[in-house]
Amino acid sequence: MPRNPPRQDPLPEAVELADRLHSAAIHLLRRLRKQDDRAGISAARLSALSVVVFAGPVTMGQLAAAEQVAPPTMTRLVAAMERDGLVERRADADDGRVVWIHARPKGTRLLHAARERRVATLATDLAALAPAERTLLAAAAGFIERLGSES
Amino acid sequence: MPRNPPRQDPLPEAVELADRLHSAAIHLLRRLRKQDDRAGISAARLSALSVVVFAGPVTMGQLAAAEQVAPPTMTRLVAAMERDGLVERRADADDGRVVWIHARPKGTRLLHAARERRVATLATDLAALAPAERTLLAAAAGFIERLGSES
DNA sequence: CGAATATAGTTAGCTTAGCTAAGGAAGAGC
DNA sequence: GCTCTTCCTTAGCTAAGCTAACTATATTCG
Repeated sequence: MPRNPPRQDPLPEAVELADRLHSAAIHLLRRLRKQDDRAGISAARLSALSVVVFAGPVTMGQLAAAEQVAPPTMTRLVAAMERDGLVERRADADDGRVVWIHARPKGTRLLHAARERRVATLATDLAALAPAERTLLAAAAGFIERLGSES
Repeated sequence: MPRNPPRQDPLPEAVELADRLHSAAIHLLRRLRKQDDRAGISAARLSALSVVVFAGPVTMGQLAAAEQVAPPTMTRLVAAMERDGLVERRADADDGRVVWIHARPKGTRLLHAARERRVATLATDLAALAPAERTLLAAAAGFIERLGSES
């Protein structure tokens, strides 16, 4: 069995933490997906849509980078959202290669509706936690996001 | 920030927290998936495998429930793991309908190897955090898991 | 006992998300 | 102008998730 990894021997505590975060993320997402499905949009699309809505018009490349996804994946996500009337594609005036993605009113509306719906279930659970625990979770989310953006 | 949570009218703060957890979970998983792919196993399989390894032999139904997944999904995950020699299916002696899933040595080995690999990347990032912050993340993982198991 | 029902898993068929490889089309450099 | 790069799309694959429908075994009950 693996005893001492030659490297800097990553704290056993970090191994367990990685496992728990992994498991927690999987289970949280499976749970949220069910709610988002009922809202009529998938988790991946909702995540991309929120970037479009909140970060204003963005190019396909920026959006793929923001979502840490390969370009073809974003092409498909945007195609689906466009078909559903949630976003709009516009050509760039100067550079014929780039495509700008704008949120349409329906997309903005749906994003907010989905937020409401997610919170309807999550908030009940979150309300069971002490305020300090919610604060803790918010901080944790921040750390996790920062981890993801490092690499 | 948090005043008195009156149940109804879900605190705007809870809405934002739900969003951030959602986004953080998506991005963390996308990140971890890449590492797990290199280890030769997907996130979903790894999660199921860890149940089999740590919670001893389990039936298909127990496994699907533990992973909060529909039975056919687990059938497919187990089929893949069996094909890869990670787990073994055994008939129940008394009840001809149930199937027990046992971990095979290769599966146990692979699980631990994947843990090592995940931590190799995550631990570097986690090491950049203060010990208190790691403690915070561990607590957060606990809360998130508890949320997931409530419904 | 035997028929009806309930339970455990599987098969079939669909949607979605992710990837790589390859290509088109527009810009940039020499 | 020709090459090279950049931005995005198309094509084609794997995998995870679902529901509906099926098989096979247990169980219940008339």
